[in-house]
Amino acid sequence: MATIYEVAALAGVSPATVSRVFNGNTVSPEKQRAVREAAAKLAFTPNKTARRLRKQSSEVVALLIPDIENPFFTALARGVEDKAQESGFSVVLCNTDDDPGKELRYLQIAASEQMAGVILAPASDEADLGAIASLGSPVVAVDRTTPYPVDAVKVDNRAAGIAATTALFDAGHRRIACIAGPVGIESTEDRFLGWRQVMTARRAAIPEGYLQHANFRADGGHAAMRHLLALPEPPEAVLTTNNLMGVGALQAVVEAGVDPARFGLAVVGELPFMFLTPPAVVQVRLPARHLGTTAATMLLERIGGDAQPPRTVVLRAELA
Amino acid sequence: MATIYEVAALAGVSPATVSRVFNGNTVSPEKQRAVREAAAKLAFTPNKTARRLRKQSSEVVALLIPDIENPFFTALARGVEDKAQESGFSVVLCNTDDDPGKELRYLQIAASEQMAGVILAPASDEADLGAIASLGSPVVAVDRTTPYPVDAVKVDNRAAGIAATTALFDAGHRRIACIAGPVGIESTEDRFLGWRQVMTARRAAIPEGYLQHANFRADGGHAAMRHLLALPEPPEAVLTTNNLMGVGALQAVVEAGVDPARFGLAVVGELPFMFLTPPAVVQVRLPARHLGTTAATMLLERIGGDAQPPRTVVLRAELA
DNA sequence: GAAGTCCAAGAAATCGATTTCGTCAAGGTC
DNA sequence: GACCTTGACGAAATCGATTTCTTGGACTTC
Repeated sequence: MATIYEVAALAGVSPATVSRVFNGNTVSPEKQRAVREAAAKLAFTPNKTARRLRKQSSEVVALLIPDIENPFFTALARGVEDKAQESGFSVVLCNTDDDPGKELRYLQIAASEQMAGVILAPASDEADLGAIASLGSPVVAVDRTTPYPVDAVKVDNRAAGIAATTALFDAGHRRIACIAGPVGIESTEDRFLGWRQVMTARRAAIPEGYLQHANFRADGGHAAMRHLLALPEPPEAVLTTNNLMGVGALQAVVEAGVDPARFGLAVVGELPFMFLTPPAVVQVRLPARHLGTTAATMLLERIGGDAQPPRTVVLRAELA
Repeated sequence: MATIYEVAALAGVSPATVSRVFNGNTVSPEKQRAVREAAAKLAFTPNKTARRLRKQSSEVVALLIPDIENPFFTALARGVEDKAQESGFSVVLCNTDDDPGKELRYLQIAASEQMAGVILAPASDEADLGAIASLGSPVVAVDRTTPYPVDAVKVDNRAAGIAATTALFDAGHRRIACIAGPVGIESTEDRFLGWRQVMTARRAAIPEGYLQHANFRADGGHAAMRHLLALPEPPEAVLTTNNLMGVGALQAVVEAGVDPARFGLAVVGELPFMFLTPPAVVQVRLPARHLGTTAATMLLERIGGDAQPPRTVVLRAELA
């Protein structure tokens, strides 16, 4: 790979002039032409590492998501990527496995790699943004917020929980349980608070054990559903606060010999490939890509110098 | 963020000594202790960009995949990531959208960012590895091969196509069509060659139009299936050469009012969430994660100095 | 003619970590 | 005692691109 010194020698100018041709304007047309020709002949590509070190910045942003195999997050990543690319930025996708230790490591890497900013679906309320914040790099929290004063984009999760639970009520169900994600995750809590709000408003009983916490994955939803079905007074319907747990719950229902068409299931998020889903399943569609593009837009504004106070944008989910 | 100069000043040594403490061995125990204490007090993290520029290498590898929303590739990515992390490497995941232009751009970025190597699911036979090859950085092709002399890991795709088609035959189907991916993709071609091989060996007719090419996605499979169903002599079964096209094909079958339980479908790859799948669907399970871990292992060996001639490892798919 | 201003462009410094080179001291061998 | 080897460690160079500083020439104004 050719260096700027080789281009300069071939063009008969100094390296500073080569740099000026590509980054600034005070070069005569004659020397500009010589430089561009030399660069083309040598297929010159600036060494991005050297640029990054000198400029203390780069055209790379990090996206930290908790589970690369969850279609919600891959759709969100697509949204981020599409928007970032429009502005000449690359996205480094980091999979935290919902593990705060992994998350911290990626945040440190983002800082020591001079990344232009970070979009973060936090693994917990304890995301440590110290390293990245001390550099003044912008951060946007997506889907879940963080105590740090940073921009955020999220879904109105309580409204999603309300809409899903209301739909189960409207379908005639009264004994409605809830399978939520791990304790301490904001989007989880808001969704089951929506469930509880509807149950309370409708004066429906919430028997002991009707709120189960699981691990966000199909196997967690499966285990929780089995637990619910083993209760003295099993539910006739269930809300799961994410899509993969909904799959696991439905699986447990089928395995227990319960007719899926008569069991009520509401899922926050989309079950993949809807036509294969029993007709009675309520799905609350999350705007995953829109979350991604919105987060990227906000981050790009910060990178571009936007200095207004941190804000939170709330997007609506909708019944599918 | 503290620099090595600040650590050196606090420890009362030169920056070269600080570097030696963390990278070499010729430092007295007394000075080692002073350096480590100073580094801890200042929360020193080496500036990775500076390291990378000086060393002309990094602990980052790139993984280029053609579709981040295809579960096959996200599982492959998980395999790569798990293996790379074991050895202290980070993975940069790049989504090429099966677009050779995007692929080329990412390859150039990998070169100008001094990445340690690239694992590449090529977007076409024309992947241009010139930039990365001129740096001597190792490349491993995964799932599909490339004309460049590099290591490769793939599935025995012809055997997968043979197994899938044979299973349809054994289920009693004789009019078996094939929906393949875009022309020119090696894995696609091997799979439909497997289909054709079985059809020929079993002396089954292949009417005009029984081989459809589609775009790898559910919508492509959907359109191709509709085309097949509109033939004068529609097939009673179909092989799709990837999972998403299988979903689209099944959707078209349902929409056409054909009973999915009586229509034969074989899919190379796993349909998501099997229990929702009509029981007659044949699935040939691809070892996606194993592809990933194998590719990463080979790349790490190359990074570590392995200089033997390029090799290709072929993994087997299996009937689910 | 002298002084001031502006522009183009080369030389040198900068970014932060690593490596190379040179020096000194200690120990061993002849 | 002289010479050689080894280890520790500081000073300087290196990586490649960008930015800052300085200089010279051209032009304008007084």
